[in-house]
Amino acid sequence: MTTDRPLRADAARNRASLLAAATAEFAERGFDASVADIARRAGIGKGTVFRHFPTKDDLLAAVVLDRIDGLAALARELIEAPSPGPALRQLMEAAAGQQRQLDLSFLREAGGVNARLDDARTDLFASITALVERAQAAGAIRPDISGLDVILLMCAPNYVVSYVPDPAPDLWRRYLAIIFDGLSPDGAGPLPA
Amino acid sequence: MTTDRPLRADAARNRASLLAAATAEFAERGFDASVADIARRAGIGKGTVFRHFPTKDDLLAAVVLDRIDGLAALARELIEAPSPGPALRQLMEAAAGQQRQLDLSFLREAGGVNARLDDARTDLFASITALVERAQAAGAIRPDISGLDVILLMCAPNYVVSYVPDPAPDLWRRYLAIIFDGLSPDGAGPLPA
DNA sequence: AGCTAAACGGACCGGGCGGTCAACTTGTTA
DNA sequence: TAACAAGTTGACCGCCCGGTCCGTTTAGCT
Repeated sequence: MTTDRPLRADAARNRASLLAAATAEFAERGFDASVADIARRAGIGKGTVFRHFPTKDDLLAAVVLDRIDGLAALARELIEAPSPGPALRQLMEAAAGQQRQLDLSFLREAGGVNARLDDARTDLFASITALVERAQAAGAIRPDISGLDVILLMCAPNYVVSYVPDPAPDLWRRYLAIIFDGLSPDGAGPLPA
Repeated sequence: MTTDRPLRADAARNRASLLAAATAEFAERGFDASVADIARRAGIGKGTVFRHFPTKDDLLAAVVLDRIDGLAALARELIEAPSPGPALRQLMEAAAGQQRQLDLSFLREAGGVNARLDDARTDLFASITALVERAQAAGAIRPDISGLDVILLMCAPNYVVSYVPDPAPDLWRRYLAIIFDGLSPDGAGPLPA
């Protein structure tokens, strides 16, 4: 299908700065950031953006993709960690700390726009599930928690913080700490649903 | 300023169905729901919408207002409740259960668009703070929690659930339970920030 | 019933968006 | 260095949105 001819030098450069600009802009303004603004920030023309990514959605997918890849890589490492409880927490901190506003959007079905994205998500999901199971075996977290629970909850601090007027840059740690405590095995009663 | 002449009968009817339609539409599609769609759903013309609310923001404010008023009323009641811990939880459940997607947006400065909204928010905040303090005095939740923490966290379940493909209608209870457990006094170590 | 002002509604406007295109520039290769 | 393909660009298109306006309808009063 795609003949993988190597990218021309300037094209590669533009692609990189485009990705950086998109990451920043999406982080600051959310998905509503306009393509024109992103292009301006990257110092390239709007047309060039669409040459690299046929659609704004594809651009977002690319941005989100390497976040997920990074997280998945970390998760894979952490599976081997000696103490699974702290390892799980470390992963959640990495997730909450690095992303800002991108949030949970990557959970949406990519609709085949980007098959790589679907793979990465599946991969991340598998690693997190393994991590969770190890943490449960070690008695670090309650047994009725799933990998999905963790994925969902690790994004909550960012969401919550995004609504406080002048958030301290690491305020998210506060809410992550509370949520992580909620995962501990001495909680009251079984979880609904 | 505003001479409070009583509303004409049809105008009152329209205003009511407009509010209902706006509530539903905002809940389903978020703030991006178009005014035209809301008008159509209410069975009125678009111009009529702007007659009742000069701006889309004002319409949202009105919708949000009675959510907050309702919550504030409940909070005020619950302050007198015999067991403050469950009372606080009940409030958080009411907040998480009734709203869908409106989320935390009401925390944004209304910018004077609607002074009533600011008042209601302040009122809710005060009642929740009182509730929290009583719960702390009873040893039901950890002492380093603020009213703001509770407001933020009680909206998280809804956010989180909105990203799962086919959520059970009360899946939010699951995440609220986890979060509420995180508020309990036997958490590990002091909270950051 | 008849009158008036309140209320209605939809064509219309300006602006911003995602996406396209054809003329132009530039890296690459022989 | 010549020539071509790959890459760039910004003007442009169509669409949709929030908001306006004015001709029309209608509730309420006498």
